[in-house]
Formats: sequence, structure tokens, C-alpha cells
Amino acid sequence: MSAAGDVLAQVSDPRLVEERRGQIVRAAVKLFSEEGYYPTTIQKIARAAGISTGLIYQYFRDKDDILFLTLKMVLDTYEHDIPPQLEGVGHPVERLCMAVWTYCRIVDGLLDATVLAYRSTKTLRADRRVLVKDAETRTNRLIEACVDECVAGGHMQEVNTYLLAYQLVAFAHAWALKHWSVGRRFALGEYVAEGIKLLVEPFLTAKGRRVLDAMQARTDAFGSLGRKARRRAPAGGKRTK
Amino acid sequence: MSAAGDVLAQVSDPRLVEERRGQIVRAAVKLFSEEGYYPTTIQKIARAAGISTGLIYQYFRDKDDILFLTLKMVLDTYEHDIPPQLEGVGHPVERLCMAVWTYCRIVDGLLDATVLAYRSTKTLRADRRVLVKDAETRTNRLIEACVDECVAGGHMQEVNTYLLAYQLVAFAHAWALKHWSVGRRFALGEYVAEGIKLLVEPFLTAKGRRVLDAMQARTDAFGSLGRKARRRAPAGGKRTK
Amino acid sequence: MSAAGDVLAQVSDPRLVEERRGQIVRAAVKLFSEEGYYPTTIQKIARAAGISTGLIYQYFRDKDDILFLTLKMVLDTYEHDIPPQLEGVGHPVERLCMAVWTYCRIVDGLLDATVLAYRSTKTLRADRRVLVKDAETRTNRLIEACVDECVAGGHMQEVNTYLLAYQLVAFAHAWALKHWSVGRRFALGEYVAEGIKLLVEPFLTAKGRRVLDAMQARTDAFGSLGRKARRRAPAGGKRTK
Amino acid sequence: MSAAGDVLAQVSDPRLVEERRGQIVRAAVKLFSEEGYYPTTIQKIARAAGISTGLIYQYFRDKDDILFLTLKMVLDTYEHDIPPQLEGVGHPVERLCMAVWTYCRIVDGLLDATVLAYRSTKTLRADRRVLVKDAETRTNRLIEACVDECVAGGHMQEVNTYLLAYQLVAFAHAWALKHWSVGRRFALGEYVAEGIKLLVEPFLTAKGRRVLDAMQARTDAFGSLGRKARRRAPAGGKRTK
DNA sequence: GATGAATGAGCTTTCATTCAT
DNA sequence: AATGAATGAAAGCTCATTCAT
Repeated sequence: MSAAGDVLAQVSDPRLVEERRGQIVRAAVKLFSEEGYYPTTIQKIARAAGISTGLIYQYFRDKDDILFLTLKMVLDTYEHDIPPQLEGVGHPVERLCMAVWTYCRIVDGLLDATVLAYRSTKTLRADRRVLVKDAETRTNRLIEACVDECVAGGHMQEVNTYLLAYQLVAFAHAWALKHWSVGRRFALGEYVAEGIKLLVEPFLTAKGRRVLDAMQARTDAFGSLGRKARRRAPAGGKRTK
Repeated sequence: MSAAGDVLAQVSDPRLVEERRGQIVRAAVKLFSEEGYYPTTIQKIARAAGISTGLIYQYFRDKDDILFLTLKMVLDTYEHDIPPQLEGVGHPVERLCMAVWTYCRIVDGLLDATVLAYRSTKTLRADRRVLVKDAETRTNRLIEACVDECVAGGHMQEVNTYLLAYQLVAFAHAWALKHWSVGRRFALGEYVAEGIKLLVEPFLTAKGRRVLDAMQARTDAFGSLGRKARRRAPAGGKRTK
Repeated sequence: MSAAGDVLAQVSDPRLVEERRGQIVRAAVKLFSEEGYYPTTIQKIARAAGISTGLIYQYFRDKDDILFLTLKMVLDTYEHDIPPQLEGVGHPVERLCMAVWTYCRIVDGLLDATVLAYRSTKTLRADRRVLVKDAETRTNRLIEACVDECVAGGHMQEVNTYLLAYQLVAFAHAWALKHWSVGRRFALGEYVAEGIKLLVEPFLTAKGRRVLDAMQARTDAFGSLGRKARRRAPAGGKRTK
Repeated sequence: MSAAGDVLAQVSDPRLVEERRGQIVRAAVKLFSEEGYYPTTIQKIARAAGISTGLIYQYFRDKDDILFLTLKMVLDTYEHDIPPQLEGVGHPVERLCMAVWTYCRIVDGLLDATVLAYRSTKTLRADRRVLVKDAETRTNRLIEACVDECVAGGHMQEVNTYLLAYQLVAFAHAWALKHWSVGRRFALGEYVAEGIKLLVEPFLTAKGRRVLDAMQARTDAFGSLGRKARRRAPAGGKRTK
């Protein structure tokens, strides 16, 4: 737990460490996302974070360290922000849809950072890379678990849940990776609705399908959101922030 | 037509230009794929290509130029290697399956290079980036066209062909991007077979499904290949060469 | 008297100044000796001294200041530790031998620090350097005086006392400077005994020689010490502490 | 022979390597000697050598490499310049005197560089340090061999030849190390003459002494040189060059 | 008096690019 | 057409020194 993944700080006050690292990582996410890892200099990060160059090295051992925490932050967001949204959602099919919807929303909020994760994971030192992949695997399992529940409850046919989960994740990621194309054609809500139609609906049993229909009737689920989203993001610019 | 995408050479003999560029790009694909764009130095490329540093600048204006041609080579492979495989394949469903299968095989042959495309497209100068995305779009259209044919022929239900094509492409890419996980669980043939089950079969009409069944019975299509592939790649670790 | 050599402190209480400086210089001697002046950071000194970085600047104006006091401490040890050992020793020849013996013992206790003095004197600011050299000169004079006494008393032939003193000092220093070679071959006592044979005995008059013989017979002077020392330092690797 | 001590160059032409390294080392000897290793920047060395910063790294792996070759150059000068001077000198006593005299002359020509060797050997990486010490040992053996010959020929009493050789070396080095004091009092020739009186003469047998007397009568050996030298170096400035 | 977080100048080193040969 | 030595700007990182608390 303390081995490869730890980023040691030279400053003792934990509150300060927390705060400064936040400052730095926020600046780094933005810059790495916009320009990439290598073109982003420590100087630029420092300036963007409003601190001096030297100070960065009180909180990170080297540039790789910054990238690691930056990617970890993104991956952790995926991992930690989905479960709370599922709380209280009882039905497996609803849970799955909510998971997909939440995942896509998170990606939408971390558009550039998601692209960054794809671009820069390989840049990390090998031991770090493993940790990032582990985090990704855990997030996949979250989705996979939802699919499993559906199958177990007889709401979904027997499918390769591992691959279907992967495909759902790929779908969410594509919102960021291919945003230049996909984002021009769909609002987020529409995108998610189409995704459900493509990657969830076909595998539902009659029983499961009824749940989905009911759910959609009840909430007009993603349509409304979609229309809202469309108004706010027709062009598709940077939105990491 | 000659504007952004052209890579000017200072050498006049076109045959030589062709040859030298091939040498250089082959070396670059390998190195960029393995270590990434920035850590790969021009000197390393020259050494790997068996020529001198200076000579590279007779055939490329700068390092970005090399990356551009390198990515273009990868994208062009996608674009150009699929159609010949479809030639003579008459039935839309068969064509679609063959397209997916071919795409995955190409990706399998360019594992690292595919990852490179994801990592480094954003590194390109903006005008170049557009050209790469265009090439990607054209490849997508290839798949989309197959899907369209299926729908038009009544072999497939009405679906969002654009998105389905995207999902199929994402599926092929995932073989490279998530090879560390997927490659450990499936042989290539199995992977493709599962993909068809997940992203093609569910949308087929009864008519279409019969074609697929017949096809699979006839060729034992991917199963055999899968078994063959399995023997050769149990661990996972194919390298672009 | 207060010009170049003074190291100003910002703290008023003299007792405290004394104590803190002692703390700091002790840490500095150790670190400078082990790693050299430049590789030793102020932070390391502070940590080794058990105080904060900032506090050092309350007692020293800058890093050069610390080096100065550090070297001064070493040089002062030479200068101040010899005379007490000569007290009560009446005969010039005995005094000379005792001086050499004491000098070597001091060097043995400050092995690394002696090397430090050779390495780092030139690093000092010019005005400081002079002071260090003055201290060295005074120590030399101590030895020279002993030689002079011997000559004056007719125990030693007319020699260039200045040079002989220098050579005796060089002999003592060599115990530290060439310890990697000399320390492997001799115990300290043997080394000193050989030094006397080489640099004192040859110049003694018959009269002086008799004194030396008597002295050696009486005390088995350095032989015993030599044997003792040999047991404790067969390998060579005494560290300043 | 090729292990730790080798300094790899990235340039292939050996003549060029030789020349450039000479340029660089000459500049480095001068600068390291004057200001010390750490305060001398690569930029300064490059400027002094009349080349660009980057070029230095084509001929040296890092700064430590430069220091190593610099010190090696000094040590090699000691080792290689003495033997030729002994050629044709037949008598052991004459050979010994000539060796001492030559050593001192070499030191005189490398005043600052000799000081540098004392200051900076410890700065070298451990494996390199050993090589430098080996070179020093070999030079010592040169002197020791001369002493041995004298003893073997019955020209010198039985003495600890190892230690006597060390003292003679220390004597030569002192001309550089304590030049601020010694150089003010003696011309080089006088210094050497006094050294012979102090460290050679006393140990000669009657037979050996006669040779020395004859030699001094014949050549007025160092006196004349001493006077010459005195005129040229009364103050004692930097003379490395 | 004491702390230690913060600063920023300055260092070593790399590498895309040029150009004399 | 080809070489590869040479350039120098720019990067990551360190550390003496300061100063708010």
C-alpha cells in the first residue's frame, strides 16, 4: 500500500500537502490535457498553480510523480463517483443504466483529462503504470457487476459480461476520445440513450425490457437531459477545468 | 491538395524519396511505438534506419513531419487493407463480418502502432491532426457502409449505423489499447467471434441471422483461427515490428 | 581584530551562540568531511544538527561562514592541543618527539577533517583563507620552535628548521591524506616511530641521540602504543566523528 | 583495462577525439584549478575551450568524466615525465636526485593542477578515485625504486624506503600545496637542494655522499637553476597553463 | 528565538536542427 | 546525396537564502 504508488512529500503538514498538491495537480491536469505531458514544463505548471518552480519539488519527487497523481485523480474520479449514484437504485437494469449514464457524465466533465489518460499512461514508469491499470480494472468491475446482476436476476440473457462491460466503458470513453466527431452529432443525453439502445437493450430479456420501458416512460430519462446538454455544448471545446 | 498534408523532400529522385522515407518511417513506427514520440530522438531513428542524422532532414522538414507520415502509414493501412478482403464477398452480412475480422487482424499486426495513434495524434500540428482524423473517418465509413448494406438488405434492424460502426471500430481498437487485459483472456479469433456476438448478431433480422449461422457452419469461421491464435499468443505481448 | 575573521550572529545571548554554533559546526565537520563542501546542503546540516534550516542563518551569515568556522575548529585543535602535551616535558628532544607524536594523534582523531582542510581551504573567501593559513603557520611555528630548541641546545645539527618543521607537519598530515595507503601498512605508533627515525634522528648530534635513546629505552615510547594501535586499526578506515 | 576508467566518446574519428578532449581538458585544468570543481560550470569550460556546451557531451559523459580525465592527465604527467629524465643517468644517487629534481619541476609546471588533485580526487566517483590513486602509487614506486637502488648499491643506509619515498613525494607536492609560504622563501632550485639535504643526504653512506659531493661540484647542480628560477618566480602566482 | 515553507537563480544535460565537407 | 560534428535553446531539478508565523 505504501510501495510504488506513494508520492512522498517533503513537507510535513498534511493539510498543506493536500492543498498544495491539489493546486498543482489541477494546474497539471489542465496543461497536460491541453498540450500533452512533454510540452508542459514545470515552470508552466508552477505559474498556472501560482507558486514557484522549486515548491513543486517539495510535493513531488519529479515530473513523473505529477503525471501519476494527475492520472490517479482522473481514474479515482471514475471509481469513486459512480457508486454513490447507484445508491438507492434498486433494480439491476436501472442500476446498469444509471452506471452507464453516470460514467458518461463523468467523462463529459473530464473530457480532456480522459484523453490525457489514454495518451500518457504509457509515459509513466512501469510500476506506476500498473497501478493506473489496476484502477481502470476496478472501474470496469463496477460496470461488470451491474451487468452480472442483470443476468443473475434474469433481466438479461447470458452474455460475455466481461466484454460487454468493456464495450460499455469504451462507449463512455469514446465520448471524450472521439468528441470531435461524436460530440458534433449528439448531445450527451442522446448519446447515452443511443448507447443503451445499442449495448444494453438488445441483451435484455422480455422481463428486463419491461423494466427499461417503464423506467424510460417514467423519467423520459435521458432525452430531456440530452436536449439540455445539446444547448450547452454544440461545438465541443475544452472542458476539463 | 498540396497544402497541409504534404511532406516536402529536398531530394528530387522520386524512387529514392519513396525508399528512404520507407526506411525512416519503418524505424520511426517501431521507436515511436515502443518509447513514445518525445523520448525518441532523431538520432535514434537515424541509427535504427541505418542512415545519418542529417539525411533525415533531406526527406522530412522536421520531427513532426516524421510523426505525421508515421501515423498516416498506420491509418492508411487500416483504410487500404480492408477493401481487398471484401472483394468477392457478396453477402452484406458476410462482408460486415469480414470487415470486422480484417480490422481486428490489422490491429493485431500493428498493436503498438495503434496505441501510438491514440497517444500521439494530438501531438501533431493542428492542420495535420485534421488529416489524420479524416483518414480515421474514412475507415469508419467503410465499416458504416457494411452496416448500411445489411440494413438496406433487410438483414439488420434499423440501428444507428454511425454509432454501431463506431462501436465496432472501438472494439477493434480495444484489442490493442486494452491488450494487457483482453489479450490475456482471448485469442484473436475468439475475440472477434465474441465481438460479432455482441455487436452484430443482436441486430440481425431472422433473415440475417440465418446467413450468419450458415457462414459460421460453413467456415467454422473464427473458431479455428481462434484456436490457432491461442496457441501462439497465450501470454500477450505482441509487438509491432 | 573584528574585521574579516568574525562570524556575526544575530542572536545576543553569548552562551546560546556558543552552544548553537558548536552544534552546527559539529554536524558540518562530519558532513563536509564525508561528502565535501558543495554536496553538503544547509538542510542536511540543519537536520544533522537537530535544528531548523532557518536557525542556521541566525548564527552564520552564509555557507562560507560555516566552512570557515569548521576549518578554524580543525586548525585550532592542532594549535591548542599540542602545547598542553609539552608541558612538563623538559628536554628539547623529548619535546620535539612529543610534539610530533601529539600532532599525529590529533590528525588520527580528525582524519576526515584534515582531508577536508586540504580540500576546502581554497573554497573560502580570500580574506578568510588568509586566516586559516595564519593558523596553519602558527602551528608550524610550534614545531619549528621545538626544532630550534634542539639546535640551540646542541642536540641537533644546523638544519633548515623551517623546512624540517614543514616536513614534519607534512608527515603528520600524510597520515590522513594518504591513509588509504599508509594506514594499511602501519599502526599509528609505528608510523610515528618511523617518522622520528626519518625526520628527527638523522639530524641529532651525538648528544641529542643519546637523549633519544634514553627516552626510547625508558618508555618503549611508541612501540607499545604502536602495538596497541595496530590491534585496533588493522584495516584502515578511521572516521572523523 | 576498459572497465571503469574509460571515458566514452560519441564521436568516431580518433584524431578528432584526441584533439577535442585536449582542448576541453586544458580549459578544465585551468578553470578547475583556479575556481575549483563545483564553481566551474560546463558553460565556462566550453567558452574557455572555444566550443559549444553541447559539444562537450559528445566527448565526455558528464562533468565527473571531465574531472577524471583532468586528474588523470596530471597524474600521468608525473608518471611519464620522470623516467625519460633518468635515462642515461647511471649512478643510483644521481638517479634519485634527478628524480626528485624532476618531480619538483613537474609540480612547478603544474602548480594549480597539483593542488587540484589534492582538492578534487575525493569528488570523483569511487571507481575512478581508485584509478587515480593507483596512478599515484605507481609514481611513488618510481621514487621508491630509486631509493631502493641506492640502498642496494650500498650508497644509502637501510631505511624504510616506502616511507622515505612518500616523504620525497610529499616534499615535491608541498612546493605546490604550500607555495604561498614556501614559494616566498625559496627559488625552486634552492628548494630542491634543501630537500636533498634534508631527505637524501642524511641517509647516504660515506660512499654515497662522495657521489653526491662530486655531482654537486660538477654541475653546481641546483644552485644555478635556483638562481635562475628565483628571478622568474619571486612572488608565486598561478602557473598551471 | 525558532520554524520550515517558499523562492528563483543557476546548474547540468539533452536534442532538434544546421552545415561544412 | 550523404555524413556526422557542431550548435545552443530549453528543460528538469537543486539549494542557498528569506520571511511570515
